[in-house]
Amino acid sequence: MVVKKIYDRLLKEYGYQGWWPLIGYDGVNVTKTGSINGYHPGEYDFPRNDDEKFEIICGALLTQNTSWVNVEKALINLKEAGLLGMREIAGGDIEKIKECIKPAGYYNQKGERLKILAEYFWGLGGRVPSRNELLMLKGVGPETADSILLYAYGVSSFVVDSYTRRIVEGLKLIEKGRSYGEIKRFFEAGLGKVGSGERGVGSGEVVDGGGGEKSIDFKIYQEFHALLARHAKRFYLGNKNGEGDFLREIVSV
DNA sequence: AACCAGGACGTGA
DNA sequence: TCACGTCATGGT
Repeated sequence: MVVKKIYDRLLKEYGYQGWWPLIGYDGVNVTKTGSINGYHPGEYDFPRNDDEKFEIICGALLTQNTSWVNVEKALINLKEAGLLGMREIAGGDIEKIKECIKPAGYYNQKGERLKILAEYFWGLGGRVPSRNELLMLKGVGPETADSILLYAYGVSSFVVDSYTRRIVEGLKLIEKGRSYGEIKRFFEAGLGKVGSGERGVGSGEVVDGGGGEKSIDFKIYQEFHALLARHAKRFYLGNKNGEGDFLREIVSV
């Protein structure tokens, strides 16, 4: 119940966030970025092609412990070098790739891992991967796997990131130090059983949720995660540790 | 000028 | 399992 109330409150406060951010491209130049020109709020039919799908996958890897503005620079470099695609990364020069993604940091390991992803997803041929399959890839941990499932494939698998953790710990909804999976299940159970959705399916790890409740689709999951990120940037970024967070009033009932 | 950013991996208890 | 060091650039 608390979970749903938090979602409703955040949506009312911030509106649709339009994640996952995608770069705009007119065929020659990058025309827009998520951080500058906004995302695609209220639209959930993304990604619309393989290039957009792979861009999300790359972003999910590149943003590991890295701010999104730096990731955008890397993505733009790749795009303008004609390298932002499965075939291009898989067959591209590793040194050139590393040079492009330098702004996103950890460019040596991220470069190698981008190649692994490109080869893997190219070999998939459009099939939807399972969560465990993704976790076997070097460089793909729980958050990256869930981000790929949720935003690249429209699979209802809740994404937990450092923002999410800070909020639930700050609100004392979950004691500090709990595992990724526990926080993930907290939200998924709170939202109810995963069911309908035009794309993808449930993560396979979600159980019941109360029975007979209306099914939740991937759009809520996408929106919720984006809202939590937006909210955390406002109240939990840096050293400010949730001071003034209006969610406290909702929780303490 | 430290500190942090939309983590994950390898290692050693 | 779990804590800890490592990977790296850019913004505040």
